[in-house]
Amino acid sequence: MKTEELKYKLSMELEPKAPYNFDANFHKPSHFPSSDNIWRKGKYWITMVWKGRYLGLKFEDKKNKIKIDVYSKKSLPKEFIKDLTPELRYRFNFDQDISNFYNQLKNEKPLGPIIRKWEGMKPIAANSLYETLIIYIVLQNATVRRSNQMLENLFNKFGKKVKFDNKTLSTFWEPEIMEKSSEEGLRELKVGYRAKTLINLTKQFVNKDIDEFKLRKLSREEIKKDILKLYGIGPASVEYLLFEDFYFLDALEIIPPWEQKIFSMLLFNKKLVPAKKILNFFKRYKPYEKLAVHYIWEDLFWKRKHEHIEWLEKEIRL
DNA sequence: CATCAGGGCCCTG
DNA sequence: CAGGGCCCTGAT
Repeated sequence: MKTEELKYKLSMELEPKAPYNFDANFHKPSHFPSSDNIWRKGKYWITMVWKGRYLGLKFEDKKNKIKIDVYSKKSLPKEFIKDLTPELRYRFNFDQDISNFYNQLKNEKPLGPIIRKWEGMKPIAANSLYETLIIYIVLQNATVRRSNQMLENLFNKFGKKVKFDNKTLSTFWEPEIMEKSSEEGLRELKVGYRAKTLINLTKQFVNKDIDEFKLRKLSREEIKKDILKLYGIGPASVEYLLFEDFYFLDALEIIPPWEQKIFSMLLFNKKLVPAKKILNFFKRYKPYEKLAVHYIWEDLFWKRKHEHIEWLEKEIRL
């Protein structure tokens, strides 16, 4: 595949609402790595497909501000940037105020120290709704290695490779591109029965059955209802989506089996406790149940970077 | 070699 | 509302 050089660069500085934890927001160690982004301490590169253009973004931590370089193939019109800026603020959650969470729970027993350690950590969407749903579909009923392989196969078939700031990264694609593909064509990419799901879901986006920007203005229950209409998206995916893409911090309703095992060990030091018991544990953090889960979860995976946690390694099936 | 489950969801009865 | 089937892969 031909690599596209993104030669034009435009820089800006934006100020996220403090406290904003750059590294804990741009990098989520529990997520599996993918070739559309790279994180290094204080720096982050990711590709973005926005209004028909393939962009490279570089973010740099400048204390209270974040420097953003937008790379593109051709120079970008003013209007384009004017439009892109609020989208970046949304995707990287620059404006959500979570100070009440900190104030309410900074001295709570198991959670306090973790909150103080990761102050300013928030959910981050990073991708468009369509892209996020693609990721969720490859996650379903698969181990991490296979999810990763499926996503890379999709990148290679439908996305591009772009080079900017000496990094070559994959991009996602617009739904119109995948729509032209057939179910059989997708099966060659080893996505298995998800081929049908990907096609159906993509068609729903091409037909504009769903509008991510309208959804952002709706209530949790309204979003849930609309998203569940999408083919291949069920309760487990919605549960993740409400937090990761729409930033609802409360209403924890589902603990997937994999998380159940890990929280059983982490919170109760037992092999497997009922999901109900774990859900009950998190009720004490109302109305920040999901954010509390996020802090405990990511803290564990940050630890894993430099510490071998035997029981955890067994649960992370590659 | 066979069998099974893995960060679910759809469809059927 | 419960349960079978689904692609593919690696573990057992």
